[in-house]
Amino acid sequence: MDTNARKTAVIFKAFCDENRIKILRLLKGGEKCACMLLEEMNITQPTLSHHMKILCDSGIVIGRKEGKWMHYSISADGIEKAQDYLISLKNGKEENNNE
Amino acid sequence: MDTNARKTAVIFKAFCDENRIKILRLLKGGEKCACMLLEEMNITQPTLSHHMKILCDSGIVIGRKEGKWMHYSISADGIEKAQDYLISLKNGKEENNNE
DNA sequence: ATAATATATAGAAAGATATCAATTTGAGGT
DNA sequence: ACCTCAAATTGATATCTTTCTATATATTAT
Repeated sequence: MDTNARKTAVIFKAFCDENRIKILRLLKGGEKCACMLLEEMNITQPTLSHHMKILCDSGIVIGRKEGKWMHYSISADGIEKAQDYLISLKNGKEENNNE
Repeated sequence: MDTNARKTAVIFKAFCDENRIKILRLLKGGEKCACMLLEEMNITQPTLSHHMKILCDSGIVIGRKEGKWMHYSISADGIEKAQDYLISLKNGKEENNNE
C-alpha cells in the first residue's frame, strides 16, 4: 500500500483531464467565481462542481466561499508541490521508498 | 476542439496513476530494462507494457530497444515541458486561448 | 416564513482505463 | 528452420471517471 505514490497521483489528477486544463487556463487570469467558469465552459453546473472538487482535492486550486458564491483560484503552494515532484524526478537521487 | 488542452492532459497522464508513479520512482535511479521493472512491480507483463506506452506517449519516458530488450529512462526534455506548463500557471499571464 | 439564486450531492448511464490470460511478434541462439 | 525468451497486442472483464437530470442545501432578499 503505497500511500505516497497515491498522494502524488491525486495531485496530478488536476492536469490529466482536458476540461480541467481549460478551467486552470481560465483561473490563470486570477480568482474567478464558479458562475463565471460555468459561463465559459461548455458543461453543466454539477459537472463543473465535480471538476472543482478534484482540483481542490489535488491542492492545485483553492476555493473561497463568499455568501452564496464560490471563488476559485490557483494555489501557488499547490503548484510548487507539483514542481518539487518533477524536480525530484530530474535529480535522479535513487528511489526514495518513503512509506 | 481544444487540441492544446488535450495535449497537456496527455503529458500529465504520466503522473495520475499510482503504478506509473512507482515506475517513475524506479526509473529515477537511471535507465532500466522492462524485465527489471516487471520484477519490482506487482503487475503482469501486459499491464506493464500498457503503462510504458502511456508513459512514452506522454513524453516523460523514453524507450530504447536493444536486441530483444526494451530499456526505459526518464526524459529530461519531457519533464521540462511539464515544468514549463506549471510555470505558465504561476505566471498568470491571462488566458492564452491558443487554438 | 417564503422565494430566489448559487452550489453541492445523489443516482444513473456512457465512456474510458486498468488489469489479466492468451496469443502474436520480433530478435537471437542452436 | 526451429526454439527460446522479451515485449507487444488482442480480447474480456472489472473498476473508475465523466457526464447528465433531479434533488438537496445554503444564503440572501422580500
